Amino acid sequence: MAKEKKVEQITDMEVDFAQWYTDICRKAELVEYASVKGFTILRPYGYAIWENIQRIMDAEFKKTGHENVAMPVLIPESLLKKEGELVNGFAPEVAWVTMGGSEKLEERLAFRPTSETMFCDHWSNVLHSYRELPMLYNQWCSVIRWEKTTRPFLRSREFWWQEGHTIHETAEEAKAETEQQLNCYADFFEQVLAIPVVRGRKTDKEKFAGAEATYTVECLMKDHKALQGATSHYFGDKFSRAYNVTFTGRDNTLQYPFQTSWGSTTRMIGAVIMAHGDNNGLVLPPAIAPIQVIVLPVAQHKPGVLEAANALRERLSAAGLRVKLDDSDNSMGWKCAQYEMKGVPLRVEIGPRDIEAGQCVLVRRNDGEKTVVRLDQLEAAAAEQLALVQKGMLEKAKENLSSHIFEAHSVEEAKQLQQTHGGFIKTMWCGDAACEQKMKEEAGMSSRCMPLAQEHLGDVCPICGRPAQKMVYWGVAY
RNA sequence: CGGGGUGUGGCGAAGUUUGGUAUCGCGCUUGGUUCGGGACCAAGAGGCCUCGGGUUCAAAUCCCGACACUCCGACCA
Repeated sequence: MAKEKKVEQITDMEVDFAQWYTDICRKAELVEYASVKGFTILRPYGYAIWENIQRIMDAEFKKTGHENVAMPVLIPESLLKKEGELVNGFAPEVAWVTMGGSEKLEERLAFRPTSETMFCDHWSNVLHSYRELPMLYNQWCSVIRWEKTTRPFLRSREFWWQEGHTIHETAEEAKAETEQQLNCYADFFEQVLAIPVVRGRKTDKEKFAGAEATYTVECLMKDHKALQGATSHYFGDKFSRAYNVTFTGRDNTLQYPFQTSWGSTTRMIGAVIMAHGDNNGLVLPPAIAPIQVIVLPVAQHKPGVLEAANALRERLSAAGLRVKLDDSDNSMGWKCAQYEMKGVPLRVEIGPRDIEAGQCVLVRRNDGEKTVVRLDQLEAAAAEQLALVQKGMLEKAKENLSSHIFEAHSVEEAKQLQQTHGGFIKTMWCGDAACEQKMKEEAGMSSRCMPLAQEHLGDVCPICGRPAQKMVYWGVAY
C-alpha cells in the first residue's frame, strides 16, 4: 500500500535537481530563510559544517605564515572608488549606508562586497620597509552583494567566507603566493571535501574585476553543471599604485608592493551537497561532518541496551570522534532515515542480539555497506570505516568528473556534447573574447577555465578558425 | 532586471471557478502499548488564510497594489 508522502521526504534528484537541492538545505536543517530577501540563516547543523571547514582551512593558512585580522564592514565611497575596474565590477551589487541614526551621512558608506580597498588603505598607513614584507593576512567574515536572484549557499546577498590578502616585495613572490593558495584550495577540496577539481586560469572575460590574473578550482556537480570552488588572484602592483601603498626597498628607492587575494565561501557547502548528496539526503565527508558517528540503540527499552550504547558513544568520543547517541523514543526506522538525511557518515547499531554476541554493526552512509565488528575492536573499526567513506566519496566524485570531460572540435559538437552529457567540454581557443561570446550564445556555455594542465587538441580555434592559443574547459555554471 | 509558478497552524496540501467565517495528513503535547528500516491507540494544543487597500450585509474566495519564495534567462562567489 502506498504511504502518504512523509514530511521529511525529499524530491528525487532525477525528477527535479533544483528542488532536491532546496529540500536538502531545508530538511537537513542547514539553513532557513531570513526576513530580508536573499539573506539566509545558517542553522546550528549548517554552521557546524562551516566551523569544521574554517578550522581545517585556517590551520592550513597558518602553516604557511598567514595571520588573521578583522577589517571594518563599511567602506567609504571615496575609498572604494580609487580603483576603477574594481568599482565598475562591483557597482551593480553594492549595498549602501546613507544614514547614521537620524542624520544623513556626508559620504555614503558601502557594505563591503570584498575588502581589497580596506587592506590597501591600511597598508598604505603601516607599510614602510621591505623588511616588513611580505604581509600575509586573512580574514573570516561575511560580505554583502546585492544579487538579483538567490539560492541557499550558491548565491545569497550575504555570504560567509575567508578572504586572504597579501603584499610582497617582488612580482615573483606574489605569483608564487597566488599559486600556493590555489593549490591549498585544490588540496582542501580533494582531501577534505572529497571533491576533485580542475585547476586553471580564468579568461579575461571571467576574471576578477581589477585582477591581472585569476586562478580557479572548478568542480562538477551531480547534475553535471560546473561550480567555481575557490579563486586566487594576482594583482601585480595595480592596487598598490591606486591606493599609494609604498615601501622603501633594498636599494633605498620607493617601491610598490605586489599583491594577491584569494577567497572561498560557504558556497563550498553547496558544492558538497551537490557533489555527494543522494535521494536519501545529504552525504557528508567525515572530515567536515558535525556528527561523524551516530550510535543507535536497537530495542533500547530492553535491559542493558542503553548502557551498552552509551559505552560505545563514550569510547568513540574518547577516541577523538564526533559522536552522538540518539536515545529518543523515535523508531529505529525513523532514526535511520533521519541521520541519513543529515548525511552522518557512519551509523553504529547495537541491540540485544549484538550484545549477546559481543559485537555491533557499522553502516556507511555513502554506499550503505554494513560491517559487523567485535566490540573490542570498535575504535579501530570506526576509524577505518570513516576513512573508507572519505575515500569512497572522493573516488565516486572523481569518476563523475573524469567521465564528463569531452573533447570538441566545433561549436555545434560542443553544444551537442553539453546537451547530451553536460560536464566540461574542452576545445582549443584563439584567445578572443568574441569567440567566448559566440560559444555562450550558440552553445549556452561559458569558459570555466584554461586548465593549468594544457593539452594540444589541435592547431585552430574551432569557433573562428584562427590559430589556437589555449585549451579551454567550457561548461554550464552555477 | 525580464518571463512563468506559488503564498492557507511547524511542514505538506484541500477549499478560491459558483463569497456565508477554515478542513485533512504529518509533526507537536499528555498517557499507554511498541521498538533489528520512516510504529499504533486515545485525548489535546495550535490558524492576523503573506501584507495593505477596495467591493459587499458578509472575503481565504472577487478587484487593485505590495512583498516573499521558486523555476527559466541575463548578472554574479
